[in-house]
Amino acid sequence: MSRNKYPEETRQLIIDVSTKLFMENGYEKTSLQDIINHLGGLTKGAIYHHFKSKEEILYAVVTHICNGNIPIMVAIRDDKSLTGKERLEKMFAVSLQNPKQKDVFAVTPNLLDNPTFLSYYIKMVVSDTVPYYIVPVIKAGVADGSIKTEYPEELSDLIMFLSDVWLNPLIFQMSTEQLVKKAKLLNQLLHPFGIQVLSEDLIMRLAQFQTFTEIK
Amino acid sequence: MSRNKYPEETRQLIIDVSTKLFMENGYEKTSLQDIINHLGGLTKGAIYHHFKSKEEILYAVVTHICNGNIPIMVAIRDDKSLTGKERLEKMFAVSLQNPKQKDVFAVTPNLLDNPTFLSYYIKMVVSDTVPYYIVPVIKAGVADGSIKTEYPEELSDLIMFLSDVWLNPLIFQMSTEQLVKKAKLLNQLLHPFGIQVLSEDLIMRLAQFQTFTEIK
DNA sequence: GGACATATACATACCATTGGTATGTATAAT
DNA sequence: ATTATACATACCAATGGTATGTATATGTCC
Repeated sequence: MSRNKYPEETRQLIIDVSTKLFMENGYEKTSLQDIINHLGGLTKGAIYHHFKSKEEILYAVVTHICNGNIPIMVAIRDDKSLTGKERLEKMFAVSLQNPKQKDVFAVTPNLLDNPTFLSYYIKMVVSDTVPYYIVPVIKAGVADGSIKTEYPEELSDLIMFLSDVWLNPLIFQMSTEQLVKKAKLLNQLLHPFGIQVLSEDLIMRLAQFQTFTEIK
Repeated sequence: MSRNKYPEETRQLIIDVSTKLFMENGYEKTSLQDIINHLGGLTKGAIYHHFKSKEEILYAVVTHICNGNIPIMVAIRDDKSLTGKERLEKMFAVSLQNPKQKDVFAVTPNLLDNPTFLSYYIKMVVSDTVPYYIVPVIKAGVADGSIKTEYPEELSDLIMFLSDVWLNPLIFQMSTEQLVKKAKLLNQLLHPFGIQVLSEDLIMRLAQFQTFTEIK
């Protein structure tokens, strides 16, 4: 293959192929050769032209995944017509409505068996999602009285961590009933702060996704 | 080196050396050669006689770490003179009093940069610590009325996860004040269930450990 | 707009290191 | 004396990474 007029396409191809392989087979168990084999003629030279290491590919992959929802999240975050509490709840509703989620759930094995990927994901959530999307909304909620806490930053951290990690069937496999129990417990926990991130409806939706991952 | 009369010593040496290297430099960044170099004359043959893979060494390492507290934990778990709530709180107190902790804190960098190690650790906590130590105590607490919840298993999971992962300065670096805030928030969260795993005293102690890890 | 120079987008060839294995050997146990 | 164990030694393919080569796109000057 000779050089591409639009190198961004090549870069994106590498990211897409790597995303699939990293998610399905794990980061460690995916070799550069595996990636090359799915690149349709491109070679290692192409990869190392666009990325300086295998880890940098992973960084790009996780970034790409997390950036998918950004425009919507920004819109919700800055929607002054809603209270902080309402914005937070809408964020959770939207991220669970994302139709792509379904495919992801179907092919991804336990992320605890994909530790490097999981670590990068958690780092991204902690350093990006929490400060840029959750904290502002929680603080808005505190200001408008819809959320009650003395520790808005820490509460943001906690909510994101519980919902995105602890309650994540991709990380901890569990039966549907266990997932529902966890979700209800989470609701109980957050009730004193005025927050209910997971409505009955959302719990049902989550349970549906989860069915793909369930161990029978 | 010729064969050892007490092969268990050799096995333990490999575990000890690997523990140090895995914790200080990370699992991925520690090569078998690194381990061999610290074995004082033993070679790869010794390693592969006692362990069938590098990952099995990690498994042994994490198991060894987690098994350190077992006798005490069993004693607390089965101490009928205490309520469930009291037993749970004592477990946390004891595990934070463990003097070894201090050394660990001093040399271990962020565990999120040691993802395979962290994953094994979390798996061990979820599959061992929670069902064998936390769940029985929480259930005892529900039975004796000292703890109130409809979801004892899920609450056990949650408590262990929050205190051992979310609040762990080895996993998430944070300032001392942030750690204190997180701990107080955790107390607020668990208050409706009748639980206070971290007393003011314990928070102070935790903060002390944390000083070693703190980013200045 | 055509010619030339440069920068870019790859391909190719090569490398040390890695985790792992097959086999050999000396010593402890029986 | 025989066997089983606890190692040592020698070897392997595959891995992530690099150095270098080459063709094409792009910018520039006239």
